[in-house]
Amino acid sequence: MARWEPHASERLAEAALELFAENGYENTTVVDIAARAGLAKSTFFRHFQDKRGVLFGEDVLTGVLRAAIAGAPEEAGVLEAVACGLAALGREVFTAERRPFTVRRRAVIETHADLQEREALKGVNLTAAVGAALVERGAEVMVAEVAAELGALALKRAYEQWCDLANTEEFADVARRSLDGVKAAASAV
Amino acid sequence: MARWEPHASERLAEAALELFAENGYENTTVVDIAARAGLAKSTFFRHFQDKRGVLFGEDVLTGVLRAAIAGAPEEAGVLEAVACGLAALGREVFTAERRPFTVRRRAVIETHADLQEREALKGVNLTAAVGAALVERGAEVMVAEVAAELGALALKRAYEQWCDLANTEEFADVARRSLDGVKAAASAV
DNA sequence: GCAGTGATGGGACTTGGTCTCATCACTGTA
DNA sequence: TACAGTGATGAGACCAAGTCCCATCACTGC
Repeated sequence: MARWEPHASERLAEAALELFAENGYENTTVVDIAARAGLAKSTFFRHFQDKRGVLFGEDVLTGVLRAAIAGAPEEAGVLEAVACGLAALGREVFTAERRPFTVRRRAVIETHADLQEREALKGVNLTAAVGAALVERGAEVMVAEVAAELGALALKRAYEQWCDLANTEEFADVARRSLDGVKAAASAV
Repeated sequence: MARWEPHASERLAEAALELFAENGYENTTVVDIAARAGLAKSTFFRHFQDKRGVLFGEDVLTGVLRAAIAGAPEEAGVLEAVACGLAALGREVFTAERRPFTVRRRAVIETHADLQEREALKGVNLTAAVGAALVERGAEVMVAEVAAELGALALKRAYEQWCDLANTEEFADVARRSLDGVKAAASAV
């Protein structure tokens, strides 16, 4: 095996994504993944916490959202601050370059409950972080939590649309439209 | 071992809850749980899908919520229908009788990410079911999803308050107040 | 040329989870 | 009373996930 080739984590993630798509998540062992990446099982667990972790690398979403919300104009309301966060995600995470990877990753996650569980917890934690960031901007706790929840819904819908095969729009545009829709629905409730 | 004693599932769940509280989730093996319940490992997995499943028996929440929302008065708005659902939970699930068990269960879940993941996915699915139930009542999809999200937030907060040691109120009252608070915050967003 | 550093390989080990087969208690029937 | 059928259980083999330890390798600086 070729030791010391760089980007072990990326190779493992790519191998995992391929094998999950080819044979399914359940029928793919960690040894399989490591082998395709030219590495050993023990090395896999040095790079990722567990088998699922290979699809959930560093949590970059939270940091981007927190920073963008903290940096939103002072006069912006809570939902406007959330909109800044979503726009930042479009610039730094959900870029056209990363779209193919994101689409493949999402397709795999939809095939297995274990992966959906982790995704769900990530979503819950992300929403909590957004709420906390809004509170730090001076919003009332309850208002912040509601805004965070509405933002999470908008993000979820935007993410799904953006991953849709037919989609050609940039994430920021999809997200802006999604958030406006959620806002309108919220005032109709 | 005493075979054929009844209520195997309940005995396993009780044993698990005790052991998780005594030694922690990680330090408790399925064999330990089965042994305390006077059963074998293979029997454990006949009653529960996996180790985590012992804390997440039958999903009764979804059914109760769906039924209550479907049975809400026709003239009730979406949030009022959600309120009917929360009240039903107070009557059929979060009863005074079950409170001790629920409190202990919640305390254990908070100690381990694996359990939180499952809880998070259950929450996501529950929210989706509420949204679908509201759509079936005739609500617009977007409005239904927003109402479901707000209801989920209210439920989460009510659940936490109700589980609080100092609490003596009935769940329905806590939930009603929680939902009103969420509603007020939503109109302030 | 040599020691230090850090990533890797390899294998032993525990536990979660699946599967199969034998065993036991209870039931209905003759 | 005897006996076959049914369903839950016990026991154990087996595989994969995940942990741990130690030897090994490539690279760096001296």
